[in-house]
Amino acid sequence: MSDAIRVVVADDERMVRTALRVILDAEPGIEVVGEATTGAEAVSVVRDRLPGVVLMDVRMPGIDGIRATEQILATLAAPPRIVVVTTFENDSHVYDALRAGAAGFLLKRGAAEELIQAVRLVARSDSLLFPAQIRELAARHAPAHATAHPWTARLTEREAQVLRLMATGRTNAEIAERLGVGPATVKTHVASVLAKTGTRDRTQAVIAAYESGFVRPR
Amino acid sequence: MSDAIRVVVADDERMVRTALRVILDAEPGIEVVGEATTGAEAVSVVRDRLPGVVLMDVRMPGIDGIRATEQILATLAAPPRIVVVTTFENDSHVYDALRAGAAGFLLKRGAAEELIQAVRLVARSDSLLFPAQIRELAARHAPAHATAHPWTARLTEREAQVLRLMATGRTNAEIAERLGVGPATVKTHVASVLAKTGTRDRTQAVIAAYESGFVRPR
DNA sequence: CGGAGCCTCCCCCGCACGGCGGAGCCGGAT
DNA sequence: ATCCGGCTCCGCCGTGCGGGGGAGGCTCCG
Repeated sequence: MSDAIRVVVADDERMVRTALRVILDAEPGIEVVGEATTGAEAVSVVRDRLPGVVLMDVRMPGIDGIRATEQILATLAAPPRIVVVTTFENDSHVYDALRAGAAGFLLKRGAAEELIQAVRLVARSDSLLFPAQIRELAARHAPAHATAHPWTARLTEREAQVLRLMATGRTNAEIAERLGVGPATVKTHVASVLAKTGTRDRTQAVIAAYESGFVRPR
Repeated sequence: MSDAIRVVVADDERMVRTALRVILDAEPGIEVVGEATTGAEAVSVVRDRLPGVVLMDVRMPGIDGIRATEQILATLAAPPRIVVVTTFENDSHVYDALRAGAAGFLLKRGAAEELIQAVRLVARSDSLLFPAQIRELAARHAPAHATAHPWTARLTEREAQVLRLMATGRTNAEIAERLGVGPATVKTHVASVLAKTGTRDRTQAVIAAYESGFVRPR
């Protein structure tokens, strides 16, 4: 497959880099095309390989991940989506990175599955990345305007309705009937939901809905 | 649709009968073909209408649900599946009914969705009915040999494996690869899972897995 | 006024999925 | 010795689904 998602991994720790590479390379449709160990190296590698996604450690010697993010976004015509990777739950640097234009962030201890979903998500859509991990972080860090759920900010109201109905096991036709619209419309919304959640079919979308807390078992 | 599931409702309370009828009649593929208000009437109505499923109240004037169940199962060549309906959580009569050959039981306060699933389940397979409600009951009534999950007793080991993999969003082909068997085999197992869980597609099966606690959000 | 975002709906296409029926193999129970 | 349940596969077939486009109408906002 030539249209695989091209990923560059930037982290000063070798173990982390290889871990990320192994996980992502094992995944069809994702290809790690470069590694970097410093912020400066990250910038040049990205310029060189022109990836779709960059996994960027916040803490690196020399130029750190935040400044590297800034430079990449500022100097490339079609910049990749940058996902910040961090070890700590509430690393204030993460917010700096997000402010600098990062598409989202991940905890290093997160499940491989989430990493993959995250990469797929940022690669496909231009919505912010909000994997399940963000909840624990958001809960203790920004209890102020904590919105209901990770995606709801990015899923439109209609899309959220559709996802909720998908999570009750309904077919597109049934959802259409329920919402009083045509089946084609539902298909469109479903496609948007899949893109924004980084999933490939309705089953995965429903799983993501459960895993993220968007819907809960009764 | 001529092959709808034919249901007979037996309960002495009119409200209950109509509630069940309304819920079930609204559901495509399910048809309420008779009602009874006593155990004796239940037996004759069932003999007359030959339903696939009987919803039987345990407490009815005259012959109660348990004896009606016994008689139906004893005297019909191809007896319907009998689901006992009760108001109380730990009604010891329920166990009598199960011993008499009932296919499962439901709490009257249960969700409409569960009723429907229950009817579909018993109609399609010959496995015992174990909707989500049973857990609360099983928990406090028979803490002894309380098995892990409602269905696991009825799903074979292989089927449970397949369901777990379905709940990770995998396709049949991926499950096959993972298990080291052919795709056709996985299809067979999936079909069994759908039948036993009373679901019509993999998405619904995964939802049921979450709702029953068979799998849990992390 | 003119975009941008959202909702609505259309086409075509390929495929995974699920229903149906059949089959062989094996081990344990009767 | 027979039967049954579980696991393994095979076809065929219809269709729901998802990907790829495009298109018109709406509101909101600069």
